[in-house]
Amino acid sequence: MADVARHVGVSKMTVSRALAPGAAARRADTALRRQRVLDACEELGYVIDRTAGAFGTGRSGFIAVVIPTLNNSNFSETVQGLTAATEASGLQLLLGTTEYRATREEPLVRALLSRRPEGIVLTSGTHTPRTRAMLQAARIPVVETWELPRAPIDHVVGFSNAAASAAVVRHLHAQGRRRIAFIGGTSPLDPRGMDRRRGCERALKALGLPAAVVIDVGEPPISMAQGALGMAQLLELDKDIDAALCVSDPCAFGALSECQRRGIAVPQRLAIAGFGDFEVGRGCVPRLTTVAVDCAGIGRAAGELLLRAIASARGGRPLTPQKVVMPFQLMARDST
Amino acid sequence: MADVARHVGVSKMTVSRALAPGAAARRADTALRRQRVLDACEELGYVIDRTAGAFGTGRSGFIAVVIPTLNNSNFSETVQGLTAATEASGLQLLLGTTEYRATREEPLVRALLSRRPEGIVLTSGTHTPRTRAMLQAARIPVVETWELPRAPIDHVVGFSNAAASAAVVRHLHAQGRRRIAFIGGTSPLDPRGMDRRRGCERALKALGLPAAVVIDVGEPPISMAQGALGMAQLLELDKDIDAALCVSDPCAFGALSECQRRGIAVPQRLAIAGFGDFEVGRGCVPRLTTVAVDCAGIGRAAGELLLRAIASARGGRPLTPQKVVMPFQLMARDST
DNA sequence: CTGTTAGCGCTTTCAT
DNA sequence: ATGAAAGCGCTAACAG
Repeated sequence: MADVARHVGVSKMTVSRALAPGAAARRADTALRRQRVLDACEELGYVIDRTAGAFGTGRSGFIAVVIPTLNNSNFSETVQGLTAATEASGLQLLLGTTEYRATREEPLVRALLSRRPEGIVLTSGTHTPRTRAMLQAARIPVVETWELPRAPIDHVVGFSNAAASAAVVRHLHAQGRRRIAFIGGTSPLDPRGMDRRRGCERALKALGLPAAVVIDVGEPPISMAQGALGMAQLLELDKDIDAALCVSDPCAFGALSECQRRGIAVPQRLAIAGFGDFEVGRGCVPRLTTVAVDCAGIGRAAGELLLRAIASARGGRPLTPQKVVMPFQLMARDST
Repeated sequence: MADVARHVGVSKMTVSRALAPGAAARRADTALRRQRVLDACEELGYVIDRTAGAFGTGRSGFIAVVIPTLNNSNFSETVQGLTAATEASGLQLLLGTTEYRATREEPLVRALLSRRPEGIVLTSGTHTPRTRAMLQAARIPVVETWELPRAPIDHVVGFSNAAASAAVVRHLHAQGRRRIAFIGGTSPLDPRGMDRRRGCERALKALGLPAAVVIDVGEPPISMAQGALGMAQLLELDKDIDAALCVSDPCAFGALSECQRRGIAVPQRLAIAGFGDFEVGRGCVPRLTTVAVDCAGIGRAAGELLLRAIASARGGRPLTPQKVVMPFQLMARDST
């Protein structure tokens, strides 16, 4: 920066100000000088060092984000929504994935916090006590998403996975289905999947239907192949099953494909429903009944909330914990 | 850190050393003291501030990564491979997406470089002159991936998209197909897609087949819906078409589904091939012929190469530019 | 509007 | 093995 300043014939501070966000729209001569500074930066190949700026001001300009995996369009869309909501603010996302392993969250959160993010977004409402303690000690706004935790750490932007899958069960019931199975994981590593299963079981009970056959296809992430295997198991186990609710659309698509390979008519003989409104479920034949979650909307809402919370925190008084309940929508389509 | 030091009764330096990576395996009394430091950190809720450490040492501990979009499992797997290769080193990924917009690359690279990453991975070999200049001025190792650029900036880990799609065309020819179409984007925003189309066209010419009907379905990212539309257009345009090569598996899956909706038998009447070996192509019925790219392997190779290059750069003499050509594999399956 | 000064919290270096 | 001191490059605060 000193080099650039010398090159233009001004002080470092003038360069710093010219490069600061919102440095446009000044008096004409100042604007001209600013352009000279920018030109000099380009000529000298100088890019401002935010590493130093962040350290000096105590404001890192980072928002930390924890998601289970990148390889799931529900979560990547949430990240896209977060990016969209925050990019104008100059804050950058610092992304980390747990790959659905509970033991990874704590070191990941520690690694993220070591970069002194100004806020953090979690895709979960389930954490170890140490993780909670770390997050609380960090004294930054926290947003938990994709669930509605009973005891939120701070803010929440989520929905009830159980209520959503219950809605699917009621839809299946309304379509005349009576023997309804659940295919998915039953692992605490995926609390959202667990919630969906519980919602299914409760709804069946409430409707006076027999308890679901639950097919546990293993650990998350649940693949299409696991969905196919799950369907194969289900057909062994119960010949009279007439509907299967799957933990996610990829799982449901795998199950559907297995039916196609076996010549089982969907939805005539067997109805299949998924969860999450993934692209594959909109494109396949028959199209999958599912629950549409506004993934990008969760990201945007979390981002906007976090920006407000960060601004409040900078102003000295933290934003009182907010709880944003996002809508979900049953998408009744051809597979049921 | 001073608080922790006081709490344990040692100096800041002792705390710093206890918290440094590779601080394990010391003499017993030291190890004990180290444990006391760690306990104090937990008790006080202290997490080390890498913001200051990075600034002080001039080593940010970041690797910057630029990908077109998160919402594509090919790229997210590459990121997973990168993570796997680099996580033991203590370097963290700083991820940015261009969303396939050429104008976004330059500000994104600038934003990433402002965090002083120690290396950068790009998912592209096509850049504006200013972007190239910035990258060169940053004097850090650069790895371009997913292509084989003619004039690499530094290192390359990629493969020939054209050669890969040519292999698919030869496969279709060997299966007796003669009128072969290409469905995909023809936008410079997706140089890999363009390369695939060119490879297809050249292979047809080399085989003495008629030029491909090229269906341009618009800007990337190419969705399943666009693939379906593309197939609809293709069937309007040329009733005698007997094969369609799609720019990616999602596009091919959309095309396949459109055929299913129209009662067009795949592969009997029309063969369909995709690209990228996405999960959907392995799971659908019929399974899609495609080109398997080792996405995670590209990420791992890029990560390992970058670690070597960073180590060399720290040692003072940069690693001479490497070019790693990754294999691809034709996966002949049911759709052809 | 521009310039000067001080200081952010670590780690490197050097001394003990 | 531990401690003391210096310094990384920027920006907040204040002065001109």
